[in-house]
Amino acid sequence: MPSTGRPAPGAAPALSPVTRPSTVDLITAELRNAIYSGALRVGSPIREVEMAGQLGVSRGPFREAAQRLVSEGLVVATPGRGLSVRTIGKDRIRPLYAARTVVETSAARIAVAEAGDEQVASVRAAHDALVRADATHDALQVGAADLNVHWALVAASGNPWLLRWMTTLIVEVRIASFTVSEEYVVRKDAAESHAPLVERLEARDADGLDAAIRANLDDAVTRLLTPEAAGVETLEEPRPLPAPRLDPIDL
Amino acid sequence: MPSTGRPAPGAAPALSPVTRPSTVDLITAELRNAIYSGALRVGSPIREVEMAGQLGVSRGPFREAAQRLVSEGLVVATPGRGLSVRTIGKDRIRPLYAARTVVETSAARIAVAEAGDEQVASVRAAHDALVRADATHDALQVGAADLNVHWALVAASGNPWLLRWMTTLIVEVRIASFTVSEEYVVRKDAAESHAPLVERLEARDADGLDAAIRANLDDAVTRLLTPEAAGVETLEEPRPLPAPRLDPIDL
DNA sequence: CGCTCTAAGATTGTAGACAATCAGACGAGC
DNA sequence: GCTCGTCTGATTGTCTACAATCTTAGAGCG
Repeated sequence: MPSTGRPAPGAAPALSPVTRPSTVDLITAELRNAIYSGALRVGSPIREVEMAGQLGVSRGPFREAAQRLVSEGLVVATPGRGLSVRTIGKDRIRPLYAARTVVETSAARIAVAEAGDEQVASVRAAHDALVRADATHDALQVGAADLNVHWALVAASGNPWLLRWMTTLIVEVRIASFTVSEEYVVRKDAAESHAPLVERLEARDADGLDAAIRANLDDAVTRLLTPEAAGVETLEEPRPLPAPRLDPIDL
Repeated sequence: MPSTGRPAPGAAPALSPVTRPSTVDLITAELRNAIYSGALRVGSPIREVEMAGQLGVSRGPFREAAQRLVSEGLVVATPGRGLSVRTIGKDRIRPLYAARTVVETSAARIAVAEAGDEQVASVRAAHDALVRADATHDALQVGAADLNVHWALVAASGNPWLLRWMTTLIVEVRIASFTVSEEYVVRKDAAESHAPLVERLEARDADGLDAAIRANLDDAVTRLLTPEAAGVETLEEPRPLPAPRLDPIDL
C-alpha cells in the first residue's frame, strides 16, 4: 500500500510554504491505516472516547478525522449510535470492482499515452517489490505489494482525480475482502500474474494492458465471490486480529 | 443539480431503520450547496466562527461538516489558517474533465447494458427539464439542468461508486468554472446539444453515446479554456454574487 | 516614504463539561 | 419462560472556554 503519508513527488525548485500535517491529518491517516491493516475490524464500532484516548488526542479532532473517512466511505456515521468501520458485502463486490476497473483501465490508457519514463519505472519498482513479497509467502505482504502495483499504475496516469479515487478504492478493496471472508487470500503466483501489467505499460501497449488489468480484476472477483471456483493456487492467512489498542500519535 | 438531499430510490419492501439526518449531514449539504451555487465564493476563506453563527450551529459540528468537504476536495484545510473554498484553475481543467469523461462514458456503457426503463426514463425527464430551462435563457438554470442530465446518466448505471464520484465532480466542475471565469457560460442550444445523449441511451447505442458524451465534454473544455474559440452561441451571466450570509439551518 | 517591529484583535485548535440518547441488565407481571 | 418497563451506565453530540497562532494596524526609525 502506498503509505498514506506519501510525500509529494519531486522537489519544488522554489521554496514552498511549510505546512505540517494537522492533528486531524495524522488521526485520519492512523485510522485509515488501521482499517486497511485490519487493526480496526470491518463493521466494528469506533468508540471515540476510548479510541481518542488510545491515540492520545481529544475527541474534537478525532471526530473531525472520522468525518473525513465518512466522506471517503471507509467509516459509517449513524446519528445517535456513533461511528463504525464500513462493511462491503458480497452484493457490492461487482459494483466495487466495476468501478475499480473503470479507474484502472482508464488510468492505464492515460499512462500509456502520457507517462514519463520515471513514472513507468515506479510501476516496475512496485512490481519488483511484489516479487520480493512473493518470496515471503505472507499473504498480507503479497496483497499489499499487489495493490501497490495497481496504485503505482494509476499514479502513472498523473491524473489527481483518478489517483484520489484509487487511494480510497484500495482500502475499500481491503474492507471488502475482510468482510466476505474469514481469510485473506492472494494468488500464490501474484508476481507472475502481474508481470503483463508492467510489460505492457513499458511496451506502451494500451489494449494489451487494458486486457491484462481486466483479467487480473476478474480473477480477483472470482476469488472473492466463489473461492472454490478460482482455479489457482492461493496463499491464505487468517484475517488479521484487531489490535487490542491503537498507539498514541506522535504529535 | 441533484439536490444533495436526494432520497434513496425505491421503497424497501421491509421496514427500514429510521435515520434522521444529523446536524453534520445538514451543515455539509448546506455548505456544498453554497459552494455549488456561488454563495460561497471559490478561494474564499470559510470563517468558522462567523459561519457557524450564521447557520445557527456551534463550531464543533461545523468543523466536522467542513472536514467531510475537505475529503471531497471541495474545501481546503490549511493548519493554522483555517478553511477555504477550493479553486480549480486552468491547469486542472483538462485532468478534471478527463476524470469526468472516464466516469461518464463508463457509466454510460454500463447504463446501456444494464439500466431499466425507469432509469432511462429519468434521464429523459432530466433532459425535459433542460428543455424547459433553456426557455428561461438563464445561464445558471440551464447549467444546473445540463449537469443534472449528466448526473442522471451516471445514476442510470446503478453503480454507487461512479455516482458518488459524479456527485462531487459536478460541484468541482462548478468550482472550476467559477475559478477560471468572471462569467458563467453555457451553450445557448444546451437542450439540443444534449439530445443525442438521451436518444442514444434510449437506443442502447453504447458507442454512439460514448462519442456524444466525449463531444459534449470536449466542447465544455474548449469553452472553459479558450472561450473565444468555442464557436457556438452562448448564454453568459455574471458569476453569482456571494451571499452576504448563510441562513440558519432548520434542525 | 518605506520598512520593521510590536501589540492588539481575530481566528483556529483543542479540551472539558453537560445534556441527550442509547444499550444493557434486572425485576415484575402474565 | 417470555415480555415489558425501569434504571443505570456508557456514549454521543454539542457547547463553551482557553491557549496558541495568525493577521493587521500603528508607531518608530532610518
